[in-house]
Amino acid sequence: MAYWLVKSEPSAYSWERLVKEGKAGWDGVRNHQAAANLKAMKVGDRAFFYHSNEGLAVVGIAEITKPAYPDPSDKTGKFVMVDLKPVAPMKTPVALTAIKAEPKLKDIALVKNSRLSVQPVDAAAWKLICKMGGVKPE
DNA sequence: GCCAACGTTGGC
DNA sequence: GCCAACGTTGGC
Repeated sequence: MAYWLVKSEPSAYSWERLVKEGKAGWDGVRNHQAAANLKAMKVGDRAFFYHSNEGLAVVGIAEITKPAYPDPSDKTGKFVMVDLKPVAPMKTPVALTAIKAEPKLKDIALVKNSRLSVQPVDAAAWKLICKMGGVKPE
């Protein structure tokens, strides 16, 4: 299983809304690197849900329920989207400041390439962030 | 609300 | 194909 991190501005699409609706189509990605990550996702992969701009924290864990398919909102037909569902909220949201303060996490994309909206997370970072958030890595 | 970082666009 | 101008993202 692979691990990822997806970002959303809470004003655009929040974790609370994902929980309420039970699933989401992750569309609107218009960056080739992010799109390549979407294409690499498999059903069952896990993704941290990160609130950008407001909140600035990993707030929950989601699971991929449908692999990449063409994003209907993209007129060029080049970009893709996936579907995902909520798995569990973080017991304690893991703030960006806490991630930056952790030396083991200094190389993750969230810190190094903050503008990338869909990022891979390695297993070690996944476990550590789960631990920081008070949830069991699964 | 500002600004730095980055990606994209378009003129040459 | 280069590079300046512009737009967008996201932290602060």
